Amino acid sequence: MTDARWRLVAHQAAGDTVLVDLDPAGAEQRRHVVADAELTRWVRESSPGLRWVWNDTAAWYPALLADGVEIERCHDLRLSHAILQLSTLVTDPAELRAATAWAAAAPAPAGGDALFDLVDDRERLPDDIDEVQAEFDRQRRALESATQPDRLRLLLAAESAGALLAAELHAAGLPWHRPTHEALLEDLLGPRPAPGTLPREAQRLADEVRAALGDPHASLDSQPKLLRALHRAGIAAQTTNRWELTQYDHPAIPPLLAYKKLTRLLTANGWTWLDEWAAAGRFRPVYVPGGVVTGRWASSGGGALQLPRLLRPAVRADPGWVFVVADVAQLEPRVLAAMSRDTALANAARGTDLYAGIVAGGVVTTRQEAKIAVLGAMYGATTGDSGRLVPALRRAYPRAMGLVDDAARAGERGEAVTTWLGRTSPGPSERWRHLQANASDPEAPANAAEAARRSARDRGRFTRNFVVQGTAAEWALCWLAELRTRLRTLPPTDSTAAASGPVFGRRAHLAFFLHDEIIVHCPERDADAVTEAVRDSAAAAGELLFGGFPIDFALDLRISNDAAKS
DNA sequence: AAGGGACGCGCG
DNA sequence: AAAGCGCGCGTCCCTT
Repeated sequence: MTDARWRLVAHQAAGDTVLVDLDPAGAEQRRHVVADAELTRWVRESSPGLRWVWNDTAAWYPALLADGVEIERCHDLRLSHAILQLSTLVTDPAELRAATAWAAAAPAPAGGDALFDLVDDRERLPDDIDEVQAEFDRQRRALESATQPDRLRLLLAAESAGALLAAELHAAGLPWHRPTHEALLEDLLGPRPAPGTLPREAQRLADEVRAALGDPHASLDSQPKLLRALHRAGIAAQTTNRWELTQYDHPAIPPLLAYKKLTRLLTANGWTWLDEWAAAGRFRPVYVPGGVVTGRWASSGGGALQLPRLLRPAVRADPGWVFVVADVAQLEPRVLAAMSRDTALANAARGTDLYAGIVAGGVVTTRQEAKIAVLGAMYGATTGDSGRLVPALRRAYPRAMGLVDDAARAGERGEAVTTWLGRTSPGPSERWRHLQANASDPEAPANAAEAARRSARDRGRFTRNFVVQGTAAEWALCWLAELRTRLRTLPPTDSTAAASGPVFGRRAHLAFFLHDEIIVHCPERDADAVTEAVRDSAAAAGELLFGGFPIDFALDLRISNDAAKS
């Protein structure tokens, strides 16, 4: 064993892996060259607290999980590079920005069996020990000179923990009850149709629409053709979106809306999806940590971020296991209250319903108004009900509103904005700068000034939302990282969830994450301990980010055999 | 034939 | 029941 703080790991030619141990001061202690196949044993035998440093978690970790070992902590150089080279908290980012090999776009995440097919296709990050060590040194120097090093260190640790968790979520999967999903499809659509044909109920509705339009050949699936068919029937719609169609009183409209709903279910989450994504009793979406500019996770394949509420009943715990399902009520306005130190908004957020708190403060009269106003404030609404209500919020919560208004103005000027922990927005595009420059050019066309103003306002709404959405994502990452650590302390059980694999089949594990919601799959006997861990982790995340500032992060928590929403 | 853009709709 | 952020995906349609 060793007292190393960090262990850098990289590939070397001829099937060997190089490990370099660094002491807490960053000095090299020792170096090992081991066969690739031996890495699992080195992971298993490493001391607690060691932080593994590698180029890309998505490239290393799935194979280790498949081998039955977990990593406790890591430092993901790719994700950290992306944060540091943009962050306004880094005083001198020049050498990081010059290391362009580390600026590779997010690789296609490798999931289990697809790992080896994908590796060849990906843009390869440096994976040579000297390059890995050089980049780690650059990142350490950037942190040491940063204006808020503690915040950035927390962000990088949370981002890296998220990268571990993303691989673990894929490996564990979300328990999926195929019979429930199939029964739901058959209820709504009829029996699974032969390939190339519509399910019974979709066909019935299509016939009904065509009869009502008096147009036996009307196309319902092509937007331009459908629009023309509607016009021929005297329906003067400009688009075919759901909201606009409901405005028209015509017998073709109700069956058309029902048809659209059913074909959506069929194409997005029908039998084909079930075969492809939830075949073996688990839904295994591919999570992409840091995939959204704000720091939210993205997903690739399976539509992880779009799991329709309708299908929630198919999320079913294994026998002897249950779910602990938790989501944060109004995460973004709570985060805004804390980062702006707005005690009035924090008071409204005390307890479980921030919107009720705003009503109780006499700012608006109904909960619905409060919700519309808050969303409008964070998204930059200027018209409609939402736009009308925002000024009341501006009077009641000047600090919170001042923060988002400042962010919007900075964005309109083309400046960058930064989240609480130091993630900075990307700069404006070349096209955007060109539009702004054009506006003051006397030779420019007459509409140039208007185009420039519009794009400036568009960017202002982006930066306004960036600081809030991005800081909320940071809170969520800290919540996840804290919870992941706590769950690891629960002892294994005899009750197995075999489809969750060698690592997670015998222990409580995270099974799903979506921005502000988590699902933990755990043995029944652990449900109370997990619930407590979820609560404690949320409190810890609030403390980590906002110290002593009095802000509640209210959780909606339930223990259930399925994940249906109330 | 492949690929990009627009649209619509699911999620937060 | 809306117009305002961030996504992914399936379909259609047009370009290369």
